[in-house]
Amino acid sequence: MRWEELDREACSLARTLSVVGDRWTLLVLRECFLRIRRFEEFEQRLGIARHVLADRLKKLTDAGVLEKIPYRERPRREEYRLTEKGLALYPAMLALLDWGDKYMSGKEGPPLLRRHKTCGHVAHAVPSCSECGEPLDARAMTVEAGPGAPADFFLPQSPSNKAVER
Amino acid sequence: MRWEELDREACSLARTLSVVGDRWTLLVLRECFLRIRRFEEFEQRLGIARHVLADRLKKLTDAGVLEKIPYRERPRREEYRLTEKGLALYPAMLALLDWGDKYMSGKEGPPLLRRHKTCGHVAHAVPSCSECGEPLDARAMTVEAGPGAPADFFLPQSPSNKAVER
DNA sequence: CAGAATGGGTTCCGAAAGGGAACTTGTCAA
DNA sequence: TTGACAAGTTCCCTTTCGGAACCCATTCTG
Repeated sequence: MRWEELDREACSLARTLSVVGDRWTLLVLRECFLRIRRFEEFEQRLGIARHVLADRLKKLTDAGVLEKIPYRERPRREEYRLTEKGLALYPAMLALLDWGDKYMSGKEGPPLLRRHKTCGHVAHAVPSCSECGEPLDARAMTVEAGPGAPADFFLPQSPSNKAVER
Repeated sequence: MRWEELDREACSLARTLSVVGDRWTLLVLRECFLRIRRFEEFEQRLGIARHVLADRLKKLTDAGVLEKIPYRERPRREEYRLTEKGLALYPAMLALLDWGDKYMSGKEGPPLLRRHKTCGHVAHAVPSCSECGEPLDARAMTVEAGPGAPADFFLPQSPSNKAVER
């Protein structure tokens, strides 16, 4: 499989990775969630090569995750902001952060804590069912063909079908 | 920033990406969640170059996300299985999948649906607060220095601090 | 018993992507 | 007129990747 073919795979994970599956892209998006918006700021904070940054910003913009908003004319300057599609990556960010907090922090503990304003507690995210509200775990999920499944699609025949993908 | 330095950043997202931030790694893990365990199966299903696959499996094993379990002696054969640390990536997988379902499916809809056995509904994951149970969104979160924060650590001074990282 | 098959790699090559630094372009301020 | 600013673009060299071939211990097939 070549990388440009990823978005044509019948798999939502592969399609997502075709947009954000790059080494730098999620770090750029981290900065976006921190309200970093301008080329030079991204570069200084990340230490990314400028042409790589330009490439990632363009790809994210083309994908509709960021949009370029002019903040000054003459000379025209534009900044990058998360679109609704980009903001919708927040749950994925949170899940990756929580995993890092739990498994990649040394004995000192996580570098940053997130506090839920609504209840006032330091919190992490629990994925819960959009329908019944109960916490979800891998074993409680089954997969089935969706409306966009290819015609020749077969589900893997695992005894307890906990599949995550396609 | 060079890639090998990522895991030393004071940022749980960067640390997570040092393990799973690679193009192929999350696709390998997708297969793991589908109970794919053997070298040849990974290769055939993913179309990944063999030495890249060998490298990723080794890195994931070194990171404690997968473990090698012998399934036959003489000749010794081993397969790769998710550890508890690996299974804990399920919420992140779900979040990425749900995003792909919503934003990367064509008009036909998502290729696969996930059904929650417990309640019987086709569902997606909602990140909810581990403390109060309410759904979390970016605007309801603030960040603060954690126990593992570096001594020179300053929080960005954003008016409404919705930060996601560090 | 010879030869092919199996499973899990390693090696080699040319192509693509990345790191780092210098250069470009349009505008304004000193 | 020179310099600074902001956002790129270009160039060169190193690293990584895709693809194919090769390796090796064991076991199956004829």
